[in-house]
Amino acid sequence: MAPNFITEIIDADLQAGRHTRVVTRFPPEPNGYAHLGHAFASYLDFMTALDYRGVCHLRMDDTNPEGETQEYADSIIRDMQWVGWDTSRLFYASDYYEQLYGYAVELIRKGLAYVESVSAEEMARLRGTVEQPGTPSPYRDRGVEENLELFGRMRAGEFKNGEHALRAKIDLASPNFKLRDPVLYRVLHARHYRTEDAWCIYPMYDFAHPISDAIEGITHSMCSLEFVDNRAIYDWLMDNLFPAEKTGRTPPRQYEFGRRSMEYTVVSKRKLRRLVREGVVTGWDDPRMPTLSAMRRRGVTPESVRAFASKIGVSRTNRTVDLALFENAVREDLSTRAPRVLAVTRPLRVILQNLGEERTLSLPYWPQDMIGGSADGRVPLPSGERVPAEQAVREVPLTRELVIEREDFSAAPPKGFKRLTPGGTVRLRGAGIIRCDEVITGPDGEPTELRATLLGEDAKASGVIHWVSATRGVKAEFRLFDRLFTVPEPDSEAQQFDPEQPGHEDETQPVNTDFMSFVNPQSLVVTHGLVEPSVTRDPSSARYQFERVGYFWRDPLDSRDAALVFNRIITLKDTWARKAEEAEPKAESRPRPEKKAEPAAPVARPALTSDQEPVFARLRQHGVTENDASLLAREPQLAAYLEGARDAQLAELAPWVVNDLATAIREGTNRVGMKELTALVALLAEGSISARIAKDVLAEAQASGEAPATIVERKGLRVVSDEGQLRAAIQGVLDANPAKVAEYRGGKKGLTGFFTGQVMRATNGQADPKAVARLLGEMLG
RNA sequence: UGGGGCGUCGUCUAAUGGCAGGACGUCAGACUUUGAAUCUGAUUAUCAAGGUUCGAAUCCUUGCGCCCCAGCCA
Repeated sequence: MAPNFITEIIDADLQAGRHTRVVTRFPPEPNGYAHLGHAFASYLDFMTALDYRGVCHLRMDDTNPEGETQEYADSIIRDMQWVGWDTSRLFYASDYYEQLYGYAVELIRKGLAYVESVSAEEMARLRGTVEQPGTPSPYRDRGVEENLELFGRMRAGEFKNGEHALRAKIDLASPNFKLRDPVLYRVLHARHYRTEDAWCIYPMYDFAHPISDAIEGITHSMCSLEFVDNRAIYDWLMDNLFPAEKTGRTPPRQYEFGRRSMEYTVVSKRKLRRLVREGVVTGWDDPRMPTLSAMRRRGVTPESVRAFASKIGVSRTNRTVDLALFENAVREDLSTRAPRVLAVTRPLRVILQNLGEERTLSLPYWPQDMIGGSADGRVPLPSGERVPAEQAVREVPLTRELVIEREDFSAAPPKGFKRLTPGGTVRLRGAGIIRCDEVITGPDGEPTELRATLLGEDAKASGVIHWVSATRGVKAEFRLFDRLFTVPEPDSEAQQFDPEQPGHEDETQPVNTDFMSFVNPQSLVVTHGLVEPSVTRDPSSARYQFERVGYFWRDPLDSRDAALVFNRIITLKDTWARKAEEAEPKAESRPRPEKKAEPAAPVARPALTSDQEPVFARLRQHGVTENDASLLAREPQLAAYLEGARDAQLAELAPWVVNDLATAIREGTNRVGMKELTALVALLAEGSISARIAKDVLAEAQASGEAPATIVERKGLRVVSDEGQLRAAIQGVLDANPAKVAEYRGGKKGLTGFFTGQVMRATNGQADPKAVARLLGEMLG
C-alpha cells in the first residue's frame, strides 16, 4: 500500500499511542454481487491491515432483511477469498442484534433516544428544510419509562410496520440533516435470512455500523465519501456509549475515501440488476460485467485485480479511472503467465500445394526475449509448472491444408499492410514462408480458399501471421468480449435520467439518453475456428496467449472437452488496428474539449452592509489594502482584534491579522495578543529580523503561547546579512550538492529555489533572503 | 437556497512554503519469426483572479466548477 492520507493518520495514532495495533473491517451488504468498487474498498481495508501487521474483519452489514440473502453473502465471501483476502475473521452485524438492542435501551435510559409515533411522511415534514430547522414532534419528550415500554412492545411485535420508530435525540436544528434526530430502529415484519423470525425491529445503518465497529474493537473504519455527514452520528454514539474512560481503549474513528469507478461501465447495483433483468447480459457472472464473479469467469487473475487496486491509489476525491489502467494491469500479469499458442478465430482455408507429408514441428511456448527476461531461466508450461526454457515446447502438426485468420489476407491491401496478399509472401509463425499463388472466391466475391507454396528460408517476407492445421486443429468457439458501453461515462452521458429515482427526470431530454441506450451491441462477438491440438492435453485452468489475437482461457461453465469454448480475457494491444481505424473517415473521434480560455472577469468584492462601510472606510484611510479592509470589516471578530492599535500602525498590522492570525481568531484558539504582534512587527520594521523569521516565530507562538518577541530573544534569532557568513553558508550548500550545481549550470535555473531553501535551512531561517539571492546568482555564475 | 466534501498532465497519483515527480495512455525511434512484449526519447498539468513571501500546488481572500445530505436504504 503506497503511503496515503489514511496511513498518515495510522502512523500518527500509533506514534501517539492512541492505538497499539490496527484493526480494520470491510463491511459489504449482502444484497448483490461484489464488483470492482468492492475490490478497491476491500483492498484498502485488507491491505492496510496487512501492512501494519494488523487484522481486517469481513463483516456482512446485514441490517436490512429486504434484499439480503445467504446466496449473496456466500458469493461475496467467495469473491473476497478469490481476490486473496483472509476471510477467517468473518462477522455478521445480525449476530449483534441482541447487543444492539441493549445499547438502544441504554440510550433511552440516558434520555438520548425516544420512540417516535408519527408517520414517515410527517417525520420528513417535521425535519425542516435547508433553510428551516426541524420542529419537535409531540412525542419527543416522552418519559424514559414510556419509551422503554413502547420500545419493548415494538420488539414484541405489537405494532405494524411504520407505526413507531426509535430516534436519537440529538439536534433538530442542526444544519447537518443527519443529526436531526436520526432513526435508530424501525418496525419491519420481515424474515431475515439469518435471524429468521426472531426480530420484527431492525437497526439502521447509522446505529448498527458504529456499534459493530466498537464491539469488534475496530481502530480505523474506512468508508466512502458520501458518509462524511454520517460521521457526526458515529462520533455521537462513541461519545455516549463507548467513551475511552469506560472501555479503556480509544474508540474507533471513521475516515472517508473517494470512490473509484471505471470508464465504459456502471457499478451501481440497481443498474447492474437491470442489465441482468433485461437480458443484456446472461447473468451476474457474464464476463462483460464489472463484478468479481464475472472477472473470475472471464479469466482475469486475482493478482491483476489487486495490482489494479494498488495502481489507482486512494484519495479524498471521487474518480473515474481510465479503462487503460485496468487493461494494463491485466496484460502485465498475463504476459508473464500465459504461454503462447496458435489459434484462428475466423478461419480462411489455405492449401500448401507443395507440402506432401504431414510434418511435426516442435515450437517453444515462449518467445526468446521472454525467456531472457526470466530470472531463473525457467518459464511456465500451460499447467503452470516452471521448467527450463528448452523443455517448454509443444508439438504442432503442419499439414497441407491449414487455416489462417481471414483478416490476415487482403485482395486489396491498404498501405502498410504486412500480411498476405495475392502473389505476396508472408511467414507462417514457426513454419516457414509461403507465397499466395491463387485466390478462390465464393459467389459473394469473398475469398474462400487460397492456394499457396511453401518457400525456402531464403525467401523474404515482411510479416508474420498465425495459423492452425485444418485437419489436425481442434474446433473451438471463441467468445470475444469488448467494453459493455460505447461511451466512457454511461451514467453522466445519460443526462441524469434515472428511471429508478423518480422525481428527477428532466422532461426536456429525449428518452434515449438512458444509459441502457449506450450498451455496446458488439460487446460480445462469438466466432468458430480452430486451435492447435496441444491444448487438449492441458488442464482446463490454463491461460494462453493466442499469438497476435489475445489472452484466452476456457469458459469454466460452458467449455467441454468435446466442444471447447474460449473466453477472450483481453486483447493484445493493437497499434495497427488503431491506425486503420483512424484512416477511416469515420467522425468517431470526439473533438477534444476546448481549453476554456474565458477572459478572466474581474472578481467583485463582496458587498458591505451599512454597518460595515464605515469600518472599511476608516481602514482604507489608514492605508489598509482593499482586500484586507473588506475582510476586516465583514468579520467583527478580526476587526475587534485590532481595536486599540494606533491608526498609524493599522496598515502594518492588518496583513498579519488577515494572513497569519485569522484562522486562529475565528476558531478562538489565538494566543498572540495585539501587543505581542505589535512588538514583533516592530522588530521586523527595524530590520533585525526577516519576514521569514517573523512568520516562523508567529506559528511557534501560536502553538506554545510564548510571546513572539521572547522567542526571538531566547533563540537569538536575527537576520544574517553579513556577506562573509552568507558566502560560507552558500559554499557549504554548493559543496554538498555538486550534481545539482552541475544541473543548474547546465541550464536548470529552477534549482534556485532548491539552493535558497538549503541555505535557509542551514542558517536556521535567519539568512537575509535578498542577500542570499544576490550571492547565489554570483557564486553559481 | 443551509450544511458538508473535493478541484495537479488525456487518466490515476506524488510533492506537507524551496527541482511540479511517477505510473498508465499517446506520439516518434530502435529491436522483433506476435503490428505484441522489450528498450530509448518526446509530449502534456497545479480551476480562476487577487494577496502574503526572496520563493506558493501548498498560506490568506474572493470567485467558479463538480459531488454528497431533507429513506423507517446502506
